[in-house]
Amino acid sequence: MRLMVDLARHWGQGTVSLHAVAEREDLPEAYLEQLVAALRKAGLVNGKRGAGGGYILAREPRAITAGDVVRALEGPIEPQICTAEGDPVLNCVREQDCGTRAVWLRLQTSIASALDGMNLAELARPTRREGARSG
Amino acid sequence: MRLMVDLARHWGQGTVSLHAVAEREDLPEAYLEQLVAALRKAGLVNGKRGAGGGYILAREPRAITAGDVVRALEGPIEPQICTAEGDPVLNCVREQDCGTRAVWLRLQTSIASALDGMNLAELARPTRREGARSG
DNA sequence: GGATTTCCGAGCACTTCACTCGGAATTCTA
DNA sequence: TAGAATTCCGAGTGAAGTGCTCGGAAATCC
Repeated sequence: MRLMVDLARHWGQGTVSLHAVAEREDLPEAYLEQLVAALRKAGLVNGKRGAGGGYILAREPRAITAGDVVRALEGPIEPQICTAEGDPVLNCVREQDCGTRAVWLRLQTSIASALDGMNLAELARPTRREGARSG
Repeated sequence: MRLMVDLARHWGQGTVSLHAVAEREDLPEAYLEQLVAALRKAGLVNGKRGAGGGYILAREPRAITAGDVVRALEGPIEPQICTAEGDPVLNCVREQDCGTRAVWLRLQTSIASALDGMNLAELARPTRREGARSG
């Protein structure tokens, strides 16, 4: 997440090397390398090799949501196996008598809409410590 | 969760043994034993020993939320360390420049209100497969 | 006294998470 | 064309969490 926000902050300035991000965000470069691979496979960033190379967001910041990032790194949002995102087929056998499932379904919706409602452009703006708006 | 909903369904019928719950919900009894210990320590259920004993909800079903259960079993709701629930002191050092924190704060609020908005009385009602209401 | 049931602590296989390491391929620059 | 910078790739590791088992002690009822 910090990586993506950092890239968003440098949107329009060409590619950014992981080395630079690692320094600014105080994160291990080798680890970022691994994370960015997943982001690249998900089509959220493009990499350019060689000296002066680096990474750049594949779309403009406001067209990438926190949900995109989370899904790229951690897979579909499903608090329980019986609520596979967008795949009602995998759903649990006990449906009929299991009030519990309603919990995970509502939770899933809630998480997804919270994450999908924040884009990188918003997050990249220099924070004036307000943090969360209610929701 | 299934355990608590099961107890809610038997509210008003005295104590319920884990053996019975395990059979109905098809869950290992020895495992439930361990979970219920945490629920008891959190004051959500009371246990009664001996033959004919069992567990009973400590409060009426509608006064126990899914959030209560989750917190009892998994601790405070905090998607990241920098957003310790109800303890702003533990918050991350980078606050000022880290747009990322807003993500976890909003997510936390969203999760908490989704879970706190469902009580056991609602969940215990026999489901007519509607599952989640939007939210 | 014996059956039932809660209570308690320890342990275990599996997975995930954050992270490291070594090295190959590509690209720019001197 | 050499060498530095950088992405790309696969494998491995330590700590923690999750779902679960096991053995046994204490309480309570008949």
